[in-house]
Amino acid sequence: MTEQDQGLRKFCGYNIKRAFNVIQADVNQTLVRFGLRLVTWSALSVIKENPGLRQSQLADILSIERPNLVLLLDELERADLINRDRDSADRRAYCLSLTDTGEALYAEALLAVEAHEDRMTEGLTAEERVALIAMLRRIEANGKTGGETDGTGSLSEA
Amino acid sequence: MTEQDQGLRKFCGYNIKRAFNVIQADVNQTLVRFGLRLVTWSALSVIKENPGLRQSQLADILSIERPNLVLLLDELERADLINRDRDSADRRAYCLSLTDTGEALYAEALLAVEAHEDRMTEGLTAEERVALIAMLRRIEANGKTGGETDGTGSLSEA
DNA sequence: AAAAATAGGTATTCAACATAATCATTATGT
DNA sequence: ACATAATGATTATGTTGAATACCTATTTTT
Repeated sequence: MTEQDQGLRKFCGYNIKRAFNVIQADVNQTLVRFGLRLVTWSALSVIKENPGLRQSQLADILSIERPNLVLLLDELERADLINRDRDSADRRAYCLSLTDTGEALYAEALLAVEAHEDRMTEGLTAEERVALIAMLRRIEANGKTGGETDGTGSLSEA
Repeated sequence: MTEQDQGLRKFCGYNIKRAFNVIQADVNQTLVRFGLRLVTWSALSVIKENPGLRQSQLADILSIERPNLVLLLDELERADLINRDRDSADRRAYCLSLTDTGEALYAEALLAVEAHEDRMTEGLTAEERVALIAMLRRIEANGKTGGETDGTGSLSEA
């Protein structure tokens, strides 16, 4: 059976899109039993690593618009996974942190996500995974800089 | 400046998502002057390579739901880029093909997309790009098979 | 104190995507 | 041949994610 999308398969973008669709479906299915989605789980991860974080900072890190983040945090707060504590120094701002429940759920979900990751990257060596991530980050950086070269050259020299 | 999403950066899924966001923004900006989007351009590519294709087949190839494809093709037909010819053997079905205008626009857009691809993969060698695509396809396949092993092992042995 | 900037939130819009039901045509079974 | 099922395309409808504009409270600047 000859491939019917040969012309598209040469492009990284097309393959990235398709791989992402598959990963997103799998990770969301993995997380549904924790009441989480990819984006809410990502938020928990960043909050865990940066206790005291503000909402606008979290939005920047995750590349989410602030208004959309509000609803997402409402959801996490309702589930008693995060605290929104007023910053005593700046009473406009909230300091985000995980509740004990949030810590516990995150730890559990992390195991499930790691299993998901192993499933998705089955057949790749550890070195290949590292190389894959490095290349993806390079692409991300290329997009953000508008494409000008930074002179660092190929990733393969690492 | 220490990274604030370290815990997520280990995961292919997170990096793929971010790389894809950047690529999609860039490719759509590339295509807007042709009146195309990533998905409409993909459709043109597949139709070009498979003249006479049916709508349901195109939907399967691109993993688009049939009803959504209808509107997409309406758009391409209105722009006089594709033909929907009734199949003489099965009068329920349409045979899709590019018009001359469609061929010409596709050829032009292809150059722009190739330039986009070069921009996004700047800093990667040709070998790295091949390896990247192979790994992405492996991930896609892992997702679709539900994760069972096929025994082909690492891609690096190629 | 007045003006500008910032943190968070509300309301609304828009587009992408999926589901269910419909119509015409073709295939199948008796 | 005729009733039934299946298929290709379509319509109508609903759900969701993400973007925009706007608002309030607080802080900063002057």
